[in-house]
Amino acid sequence: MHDARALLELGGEAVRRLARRGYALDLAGLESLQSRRNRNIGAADELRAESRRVASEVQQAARQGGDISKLKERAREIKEQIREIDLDQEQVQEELRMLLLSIPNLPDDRAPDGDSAEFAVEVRRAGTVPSFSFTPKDHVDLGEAAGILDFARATKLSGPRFAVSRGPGAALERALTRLFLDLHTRRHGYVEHSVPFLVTRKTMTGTGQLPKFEEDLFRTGVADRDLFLIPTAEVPLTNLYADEIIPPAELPVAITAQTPCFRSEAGSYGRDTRGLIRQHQFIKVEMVRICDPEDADAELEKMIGHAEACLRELGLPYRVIILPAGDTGFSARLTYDLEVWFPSQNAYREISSVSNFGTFQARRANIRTRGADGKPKLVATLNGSGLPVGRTMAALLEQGQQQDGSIVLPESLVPYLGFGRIGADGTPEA
RNA sequence: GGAGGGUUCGCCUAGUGGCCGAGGGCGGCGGUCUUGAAAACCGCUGUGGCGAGUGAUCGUCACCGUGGGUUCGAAUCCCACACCCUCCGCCA
Repeated sequence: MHDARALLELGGEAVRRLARRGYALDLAGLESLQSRRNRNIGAADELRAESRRVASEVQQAARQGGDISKLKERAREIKEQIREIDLDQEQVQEELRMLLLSIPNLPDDRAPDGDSAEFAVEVRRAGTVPSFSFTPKDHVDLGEAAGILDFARATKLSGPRFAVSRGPGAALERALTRLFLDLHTRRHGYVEHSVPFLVTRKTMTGTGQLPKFEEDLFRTGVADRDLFLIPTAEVPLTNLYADEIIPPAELPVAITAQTPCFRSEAGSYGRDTRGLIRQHQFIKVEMVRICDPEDADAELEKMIGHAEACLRELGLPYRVIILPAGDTGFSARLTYDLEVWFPSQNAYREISSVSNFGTFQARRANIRTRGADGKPKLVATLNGSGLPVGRTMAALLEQGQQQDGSIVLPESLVPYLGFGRIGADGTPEA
């Protein structure tokens, strides 16, 4: 969410910057709401002060046995006036809030113009793209042939866009989860959390999923409760600090969690329908950092490094890009994507998104710290995938495939798996 | 799901219509005393919004779980809701 005043101060500049992401800001509408709100505050404050004065005059007059009917009359008038202002204020606040909640974050100047992948700016490439002496299969064919992935039965259970993994496949998911968590907690200094997968509407609003993107979420409405399945651990992790003031000494906060993620993927049917790439449910390790806004850029760089470390550890070739302004998520100022190489597609595909949200989420969720003057001020929030398990597994299977259908896995996973290779028939092999 | 009890300024607690933004204890901070520490004693000590000032700070408004109501006036009375606790039922 934006601060109305800050947005108005930017004026035409805000309009221009939001236009970069295809949002048309109604500056005049915002301005009139804001000034109506400020007028109301001033008027109501004065009336309340007078109301208190009158009340104490009544008391005094009553004690001295004077006539209090005139004072009571005046008090009643004041009350009526306050009621009117409050009523109007309620309306203004709600309109203003809904407007502000629906305005996306201002894009960072470093995000290029444009609204699709072709406008992305490549920052760097790392790792060696493998060459195969045969035509590489995709992870679905590999996994199904080896019996470690079962999409047909998953569909039987839950419909399309779900997966079952089996034997070494399931073990691989578990191993990846542990490897990522170990990297982040032992090497990168994050504190692991275990968090709820169902959260309230307020929590979803704090990180920006609501009110605009309700159709992207799965929702439960049982037993008089209205809860949403989290689409990412970003939601519970960031909102841990909602309505709190974090002591400056505790910054930066660096937290991580492994959770299932649930996404309706409404409107995306027909895209990436095959395999583990786009699922209604997948496991992901998420990193969240909360810091002083001054440090956000440096913190973002750190977190990109932490996501890259996951890929490096697995020997997966990847590239880093900056998303164009029009492609950046609603709440983010600046997003770097990590894209991993998929041999079957002969292309880099998104595997991690690392974003700086500035104070946008902090204002929604009311997360603050204290400035040098001791006064409360908003923090900056950042988050990044590190990494989604399904997509990583897909990349690993394709990357490690041999001509005979067996799959060689990276050394770093052997301690977790107890094997380093999956035979063509799905048998784990040392 | 049923029956009770509770929610006050970091913690514990007092407070049933105005003298209560709110008393006491603990904790914290400062001081006296002491070679030092402890004890004792004295003083200070809730939070947030907005506004002013380079600043220590000052002004102002709000806040006794939340939202409504009654009243000239509500921590206090009424209604609804949320959360916590205890017991019963059910349950991984």
